[in-house]
Amino acid sequence: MAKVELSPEQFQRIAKALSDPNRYEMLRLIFQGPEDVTCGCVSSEMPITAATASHHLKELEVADLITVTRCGRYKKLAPRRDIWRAYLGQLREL
Amino acid sequence: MAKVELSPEQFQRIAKALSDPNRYEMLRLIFQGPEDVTCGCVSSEMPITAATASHHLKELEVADLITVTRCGRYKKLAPRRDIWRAYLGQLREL
DNA sequence: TTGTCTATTCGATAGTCGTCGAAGTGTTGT
DNA sequence: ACAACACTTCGACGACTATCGAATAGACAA
Repeated sequence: MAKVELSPEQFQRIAKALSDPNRYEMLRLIFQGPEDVTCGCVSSEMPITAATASHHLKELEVADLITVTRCGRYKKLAPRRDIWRAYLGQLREL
Repeated sequence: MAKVELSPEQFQRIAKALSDPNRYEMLRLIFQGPEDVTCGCVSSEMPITAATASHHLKELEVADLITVTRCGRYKKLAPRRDIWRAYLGQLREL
């Protein structure tokens, strides 16, 4: 596993992504849930519409905190644990 | 050293406080700088006015990330390392 | 008291963000 | 082809936020 270095921009995007409670909860579901979590699966656990959920998942994706892969009509969401580790590592330095 | 437990509200406030680049940089200065950092000392290192700096320092204070104590006409800023550790610990669980 | 210095508060403004309903895209099954 | 399903995009709206200049508050020194 190669070591991941976060650019200042990416670090900033991650911090921003975590600043919304709904987004953080979604991330938690993806990190702690089973392997094949889908958009609808996450969205159904939250008090928001599918449109809003889609918007938040996009933010998590551009922050590189999750990966999204098509799978038939579903989309599977997977955590990027390497990025998460890198983020924690950088936070620990302050 | 007693273990610190963060309420969901406080956890959320911290995440929000970290989501602004200027605020994060200020926090870095306070955590890494010398003992007796003042408001003006922090503010002078940033491309913002004193009014804006004051606003951000307030946010860091209500998030419990720093403590502010009067000291003559200055105010001294000190890092809350216990809170910071608790925040990191909570993040590590996801 | 009168300045001077540090920091905060006020009022305003421009920009960002979370949220939704409705319409659109892409996929699967009939 | 058609309908059902999963998800995204669009346009809009209200709320929040970062920022500033100006005015204020508080402490010290002369």
